[in-house]
Amino acid sequence: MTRLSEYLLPTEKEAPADAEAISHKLMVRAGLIRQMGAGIWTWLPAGWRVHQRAVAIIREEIDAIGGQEMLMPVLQPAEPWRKTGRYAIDALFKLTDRKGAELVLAMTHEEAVTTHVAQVVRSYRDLPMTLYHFQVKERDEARPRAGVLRTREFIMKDSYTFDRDLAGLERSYDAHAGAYERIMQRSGLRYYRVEADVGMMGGSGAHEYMAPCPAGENEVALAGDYAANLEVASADPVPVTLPEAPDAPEAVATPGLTTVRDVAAELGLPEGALLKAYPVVVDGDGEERLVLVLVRGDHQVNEIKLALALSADSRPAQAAEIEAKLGPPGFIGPVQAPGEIEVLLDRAVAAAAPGGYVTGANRVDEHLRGVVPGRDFAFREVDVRNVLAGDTVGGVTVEIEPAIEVGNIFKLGTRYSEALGASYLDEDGREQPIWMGSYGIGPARIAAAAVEQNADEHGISWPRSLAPFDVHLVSLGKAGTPERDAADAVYELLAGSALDVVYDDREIGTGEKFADAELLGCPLRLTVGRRSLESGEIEVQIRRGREQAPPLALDGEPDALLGALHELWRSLP
RNA sequence: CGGGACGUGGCGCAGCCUGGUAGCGCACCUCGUUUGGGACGAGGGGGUCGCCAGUUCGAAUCUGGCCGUCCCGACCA
Repeated sequence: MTRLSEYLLPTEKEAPADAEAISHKLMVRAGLIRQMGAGIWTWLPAGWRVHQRAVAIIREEIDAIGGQEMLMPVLQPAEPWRKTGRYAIDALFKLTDRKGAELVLAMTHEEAVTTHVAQVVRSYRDLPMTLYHFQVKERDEARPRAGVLRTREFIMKDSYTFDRDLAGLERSYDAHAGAYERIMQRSGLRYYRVEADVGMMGGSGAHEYMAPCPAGENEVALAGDYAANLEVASADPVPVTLPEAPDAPEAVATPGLTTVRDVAAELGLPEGALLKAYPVVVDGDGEERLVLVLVRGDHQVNEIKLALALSADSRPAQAAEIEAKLGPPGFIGPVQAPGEIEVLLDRAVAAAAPGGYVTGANRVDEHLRGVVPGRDFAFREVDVRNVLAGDTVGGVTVEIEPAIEVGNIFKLGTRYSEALGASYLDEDGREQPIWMGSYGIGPARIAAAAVEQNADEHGISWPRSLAPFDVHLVSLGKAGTPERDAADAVYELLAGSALDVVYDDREIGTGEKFADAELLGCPLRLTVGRRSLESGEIEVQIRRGREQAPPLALDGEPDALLGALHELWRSLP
């Protein structure tokens, strides 16, 4: 029973002044969410209905693959977080109780679930197992943003699988991948499943479910069937034509020219015919060493791919370090005394057609031309560059699109089980670590992504699976008029049906009612007013596209009306 | 954490430069008229101007400190 005259739906004509993202503006304007602090949000009744619809879809699909729903606490002792090494994470909220005991607010639940499994699982006969819950996550984000898109507190469905070996993990992972495909489809989102960074902590594979939209914080590289987070994407570069290489590198004077652009312009070459030298300092087992990373002049180093290639974190070298080990900044290059500094050469260069590149000469105001990798310097081939729009994968041109990460699936391996002692005895009585996977998805991000992808100048246009209500019934008559009585009757009929209906019975102007209905964005709007009595029809608007649907008979058989309405509803996206 | 901006009724803003006891639009309350796309008239209620200190006879306004919020970037296990 939902009458707007009695329902908390505080709509606003104007968006918050500081809102940028579409979903931020519209979800506040439509009365779905309200802010309490930076990255801290309340879900108002209609917004919570959307959230709960997303939750219901997720629950059904995780149950369908054998997930067992439970609930683990947000407030947790610090010890297991110390054991897994995650106590050091900056984004982890830490606190002490009155006795001085150290506690944390969980940002995810690997520690909790693994602790329990370690206590409870003894035998290979107890595996495999899938546990999950919907629970609040707390993260001290450096920068919350865009309404409900990136918050410090949010509800996540996180599930965890426990298997006896890698093969079992692969099966559990694939089962989740299937469930996630169905969740995304049922949510009515446009999405990509992309290859993702597994991070420095290992793990043998990860995918993210990305909903493309302008407010997205991630970038996705797309080419036919290929889809990857830009953090890990690989592609074939647009080729460059190189000048023929002389027998040995030749020095060219380049006074004051320290950028790729300047040197390329001076020499009349494309930027891709130069090699960009990016010196970094790697901390290898406490000892720092300088490494020279080379990418094509028109390419950029990707920090995450570089970290993977180095198996270590690195930082850009400072000018003094460059000067001491290599040469004057702005003129550095790979041609040097052999073995001095390790050179990493990006695959886009290593795989290119023959020819000579231009590089810094390690001398002030000088470059070398005709430099041939392999002949003139030794290198290790790596893939560290950012993919660019226009690159190709399997001959298909790459496009890059911003997207919201709404879910991820991750092969954890044995990192947590080993840290927390989650093991089992196999048939031979040998103790084995449990192989784990973890799988997260955010109902709030599903909701926000749906708004981002389905909005127009009038407001939200929900996919029917997520809409706060299926039908928005507008009464245009004042209390006591025959048209109001007719609207009341339609409401009573719908309220007893399988469709969720919200009834605008407020004593306000027509325009305001229509505007609110289109702002809130339920898939179908029914209007009952004086015209309805004259024509015997209920006006029907489909929110998506704001099209008029064939009207429904006002005085027909109730079952026929409900049937027709339900059929129309089911035909919607 | 670096850069930038902002903080004045529920929302959006003006006032601040040049100090004198707070204003506009929307929203809200009452009455009346309206009623198929954000109506009209009349009357009315609501703000210690983010907080603390300082300067001054007097501070929304000037000074200092703090807090909060947003945007860009860094970060995001």
